[in-house]
Amino acid sequence: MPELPEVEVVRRGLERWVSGRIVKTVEVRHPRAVRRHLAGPEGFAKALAGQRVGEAMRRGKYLWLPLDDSPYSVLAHLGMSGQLLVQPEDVPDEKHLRIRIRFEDGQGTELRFVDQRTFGGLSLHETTPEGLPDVIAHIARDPLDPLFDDTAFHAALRARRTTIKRALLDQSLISGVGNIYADEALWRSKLHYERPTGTFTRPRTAELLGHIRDVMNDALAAGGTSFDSLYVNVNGESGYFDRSLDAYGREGEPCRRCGTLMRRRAWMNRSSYFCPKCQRAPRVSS
DNA sequence: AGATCGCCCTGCTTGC
DNA sequence: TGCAAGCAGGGCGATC
Repeated sequence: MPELPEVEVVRRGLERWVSGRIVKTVEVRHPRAVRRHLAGPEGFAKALAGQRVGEAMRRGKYLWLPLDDSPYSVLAHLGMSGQLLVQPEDVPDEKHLRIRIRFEDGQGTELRFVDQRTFGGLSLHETTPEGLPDVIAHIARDPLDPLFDDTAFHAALRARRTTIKRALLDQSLISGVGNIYADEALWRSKLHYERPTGTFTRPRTAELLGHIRDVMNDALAAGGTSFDSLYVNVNGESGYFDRSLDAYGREGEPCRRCGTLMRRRAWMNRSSYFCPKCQRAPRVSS
């Protein structure tokens, strides 16, 4: 599934290959792919036709394209399996092609939204004065955003009565951290996923944020640089899926730090992977 | 209002 | 061999 670094690569691809172009026609092949667009598939297609695409933006795992001379933006979320592809028009349709956007210029390429599991989608929303689609106004800045406020995050963490992994996945506190990178950052920080947020000191929060940024920047460095091809491809050539993980998916394998066998626990309809020695469970149960 | 949890979806893997 | 259950999980909305 695309994590924040992959989404950032997609943003760069959209910026390079889609921004500035004028939409000719939109073909919605699966209504669920535009389910967040209240006016429906036909309304989506009609509203987008003729519009010029502006600068590609991202917050967390959300992408959006403001439309020039329009109060609206195209919002995109890749969900679990979504891809945005810039394809030559004569390339055969992908099996899970959900939306096709053609352009008026003679570049010979079109934008395709392909999504096997249809957790993702596109939609049109009003752009707020802050410059983001209104429906994601509640999404916090992500840790790679220069305006992310570390001090405010620490204060918010302390104020919550919850545990750290829940907080990391709470998009109103910090965005763009998914299940995989949460486990990776917690492993690097030697923190158990159920540690209460109220126990976090300023240095501990700072160290955790540093590890989150390291995990993301490592992935960006591994896959973000090679991307300068025609294709805006989440699952393709970027090499992200070769990323080396220290915690996620490593149940029964030795901890890369101490050799203790890694464990997996069912957690919130998901899994948490951790080293039982490096990441001690909190002593006090609330 | 903060916290929790069920649900959406499909393809691959596992188990009987 | 075949079918069913399990699993993956971001984000939203209902509920307390």
